Amino acid sequence: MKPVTVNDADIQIGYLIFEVSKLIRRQFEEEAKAFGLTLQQSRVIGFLHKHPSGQSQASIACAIDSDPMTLSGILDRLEKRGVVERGPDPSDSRAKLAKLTDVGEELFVQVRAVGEGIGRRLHERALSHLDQSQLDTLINGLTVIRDELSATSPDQKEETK
Amino acid sequence: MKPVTVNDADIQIGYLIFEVSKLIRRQFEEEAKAFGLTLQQSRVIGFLHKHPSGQSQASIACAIDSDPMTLSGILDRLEKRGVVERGPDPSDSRAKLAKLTDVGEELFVQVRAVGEGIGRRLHERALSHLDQSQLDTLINGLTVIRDELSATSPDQKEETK
DNA sequence: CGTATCTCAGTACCACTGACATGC
DNA sequence: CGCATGTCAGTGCTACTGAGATAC
Repeated sequence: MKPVTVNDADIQIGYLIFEVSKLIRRQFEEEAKAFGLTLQQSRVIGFLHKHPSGQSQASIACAIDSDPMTLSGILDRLEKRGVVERGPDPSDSRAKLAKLTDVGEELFVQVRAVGEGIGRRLHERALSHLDQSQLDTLINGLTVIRDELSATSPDQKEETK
Repeated sequence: MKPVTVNDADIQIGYLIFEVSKLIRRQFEEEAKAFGLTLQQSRVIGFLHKHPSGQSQASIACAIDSDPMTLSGILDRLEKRGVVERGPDPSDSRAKLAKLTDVGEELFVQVRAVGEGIGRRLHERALSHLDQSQLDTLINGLTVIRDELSATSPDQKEETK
């Protein structure tokens, strides 16, 4: 037995996270099927709700860890449904400011309920077996991994919270 | 401060896992770009390596948490590259047994190295700050979530736990 | 000048659905 | 018979790339 070698757990944790992520996405979109929203679209809606004055597409892409072209497609679909609208940025004529319409704000309320429902179920049926310090460890571990992997990618810094 | 209700952490943990998953996949495919393998393809290769006698597509799909049609496409690409080959199942003439070719076994060794490299970096630069019990908590928490979400396949609506 | 923002066009991968022929 | 296996055909979303127009 070596002291601090890489073991199976270190490798498998990647697959584990990948799997859980798929399950979460599937669960969310299953429950949000009535609205026809994907998880990424919902994240955009949630982000725009927190910024009613509008946000540039570049900053949205950064917020949901996407790229400008992918986000443009996401906004196309949301705009076609009347959920968001794109307007000019008065302070930068290259950029466009996207923001939620009234329909979008309504949709946000429903989508948030879906997210809360999953969060509640996760809490009651999976996370309730952990005490607070363990839950902190779980979240902290994931956060450390995220920050570590984010630092190696050609992305920007984050501004969570 | 409410007693034990759902807090932000319960909801945010889903997004957090989703984000970390994307980073892991991106990191992996970035490093595996020389082989042109996606993470899902690599998982198939890894699974087939552990079962040299061959596996039916249904069981592979189950192992990587995919569906038969998606997996068929993945195998198509791998077979076209000569990484896997599909043969008849002697015990079930409906099924096909997929297994790695010699080329596939060679590729597996290289792919495993990539996975180990990421695992090692994750360990050294992110997980080394956790002690063994904290690491166990992290993996255990994710496993519980996975098992809980996996169990909700047949029916989607259930109130009582 | 170099850089940033957004879009067009194209490619690839994966997910999901319904239907189907075949075999258990 | 009901059920499982794999595939065809089709749709949709995300990701990534390269190129380009415009503005900072």
